[in-house]
Amino acid sequence: MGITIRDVAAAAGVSTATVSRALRGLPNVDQVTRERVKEVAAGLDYVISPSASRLASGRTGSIAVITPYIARWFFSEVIASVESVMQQAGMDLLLMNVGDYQNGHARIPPTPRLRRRVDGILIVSLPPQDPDLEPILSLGMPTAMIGGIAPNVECVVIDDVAAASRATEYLVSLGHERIALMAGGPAEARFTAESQRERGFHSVMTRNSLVEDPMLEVFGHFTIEGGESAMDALLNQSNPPTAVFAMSDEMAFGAIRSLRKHGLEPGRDVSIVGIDDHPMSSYLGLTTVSQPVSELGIKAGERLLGQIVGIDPPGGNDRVSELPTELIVRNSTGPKS
Amino acid sequence: MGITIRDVAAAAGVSTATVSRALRGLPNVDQVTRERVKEVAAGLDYVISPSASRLASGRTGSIAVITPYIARWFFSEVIASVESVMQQAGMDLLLMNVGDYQNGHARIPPTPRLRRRVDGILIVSLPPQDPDLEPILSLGMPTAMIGGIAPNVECVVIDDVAAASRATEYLVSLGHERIALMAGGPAEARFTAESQRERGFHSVMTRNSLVEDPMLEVFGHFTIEGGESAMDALLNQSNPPTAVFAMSDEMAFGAIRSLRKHGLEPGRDVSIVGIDDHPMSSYLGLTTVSQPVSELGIKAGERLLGQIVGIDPPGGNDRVSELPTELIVRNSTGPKS
DNA sequence: CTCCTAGGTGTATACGCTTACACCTGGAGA
DNA sequence: TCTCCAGGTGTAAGCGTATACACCTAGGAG
Repeated sequence: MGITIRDVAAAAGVSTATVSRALRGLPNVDQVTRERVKEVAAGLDYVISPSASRLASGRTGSIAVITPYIARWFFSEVIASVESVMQQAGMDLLLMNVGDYQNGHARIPPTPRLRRRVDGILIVSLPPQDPDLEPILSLGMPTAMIGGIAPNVECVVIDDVAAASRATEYLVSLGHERIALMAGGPAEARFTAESQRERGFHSVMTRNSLVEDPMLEVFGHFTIEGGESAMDALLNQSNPPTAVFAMSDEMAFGAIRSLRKHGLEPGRDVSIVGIDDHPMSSYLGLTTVSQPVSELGIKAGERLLGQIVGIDPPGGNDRVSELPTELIVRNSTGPKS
Repeated sequence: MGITIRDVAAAAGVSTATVSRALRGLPNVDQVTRERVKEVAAGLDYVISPSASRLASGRTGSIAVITPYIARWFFSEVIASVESVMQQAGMDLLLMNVGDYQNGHARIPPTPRLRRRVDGILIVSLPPQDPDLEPILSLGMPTAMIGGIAPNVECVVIDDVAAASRATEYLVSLGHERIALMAGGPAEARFTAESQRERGFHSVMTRNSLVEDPMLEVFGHFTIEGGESAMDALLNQSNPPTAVFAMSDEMAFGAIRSLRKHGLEPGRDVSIVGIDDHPMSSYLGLTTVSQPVSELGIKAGERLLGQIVGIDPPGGNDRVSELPTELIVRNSTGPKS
């Protein structure tokens, strides 16, 4: 069952080679021939066998997207934008989730799952220094990375240091001095973005001669609940902060909830700023630093395609492209009371 | 480049057939031989060529997931759970987004993109009666569906009628009589879930002899913004509703925002109930009917695998399995004032 | 002692396409 | 007129695996 290129060739009265060329739009095919082949193929309801094509050509026509999460906002948004790029390019998109990276065991897909299976790899937000990642990077196949920087890899990032600096600066400009830092987790096993954001925060605090009370560094695990209990902990301290820089909006949401629970008003009693510009942020009036999530995915996807096709991506030979972020002031922040 | 099964065979001193059998765990291979082959293969860093394997065997080892959205909560959650099932089964997951289904043109992947490319298809939330879907369904390959019911297809759904009924009944039990229905869009081009939810709403209203004022049916397009302006419209009417049943939580979020904007308090001045139990719902105190999203994905994935492997899925020969929903009362609802 | 069986293995072809290479044609240039 | 070239086309050799089939061996049944 299944009609093959030979059937089409026979029906069109040409050789299989011509059918192959005609159908794939290669040059050196007479226009008339090409049309006829296409018609015959359509009439026969012929569809090419990807496996055979891949085997013969060595190209798989698909890429893998490796992520630590699928359903979380940032990741699903990135995946969606990459998918749209790949769909336009006629590439298949294989989803590979490494599992919960932070808590417990991540399962970086072993290289066997990648080799010979995809033409390119897009890595989203995994720590470049992860030892399990090394074999993948040294696979020598087209690779792109979002939210991390590794040598010899096309990287698309935001300036996390700048984003965090901007957020922190804004709090400082409002007169805050006791500023808490809400990170995801402890310094070990942090994603690149996390460390960078900490650096940004740190540099601004230092520059303004503000003390970073170790008591004011808490972990919210990038979730709402985590942010809430982290804020609870801050508020229960004898000398709570007047402002909080949260490394993500979702943690900031939790912080806001905690504030309300304690009868405090964000922006008046305690200022909160996040990073992301999550769809719910405008809803909740959260001041935040927006990042262009879709653009990250699109750009990385295009860069990856460029490598696969063999065209060095336009726009210079810089291996890392930085996309702009923007401070969005809403009402979760206000002058120190 | 690339070492093949022949190299392994030579190195292990056996035939390629034995290598193939040994590596895939087929029976009729001596345990000793098998071990040796495995060792040699590992030593040679051999990895099987999926294309060749697929071409020879006719199995692709991958499935397609067809969705109207990727980044929206429900869909990303479903995709994540399906992915976990497929990863465990060693199947590849191809993402196929049909594009924005509601506004403008959807691009149901043409069957050529599916035929010969995947072993199974998982359709999420597309209207089964869509004409573009028919060719896919009649492809005769293993197919499963989430949130829709089509003949001869493994369907995993929630009882949308019951969910909507439950929500509406609750509002009625609180004494509400002027209850608005916030749907996604007009009756044509509705997803299955939408129509079913409308039916549930309708039946309860009728059963309780309540009038359905056509003015009280609004469209929120399943987004926050849509829900907000729909609620705005309701509040601007001369005789606004005292309660709203929104077909999704996100629209309910928008409705809540609209209420607050108008100085009204959800649950006191106007009651709102949604469907989903979105992560933000508990945050916002939204009364809602929860649906087991991950379970939908897992079950559908397993059913699909069952078909592919050729085992009729356990649990009876019923083609549609219904997963339970549950009313979760929070404080966006209250007695009619 | 023979026959049969079943487990274990090898041989060789099919899977459906891509592509290097050979070939053919007609027209331009010499 | 002959040569040369380039656009078209066909031939056939892979691509790397799975698997039907043949084959062999040893052990149990008869």
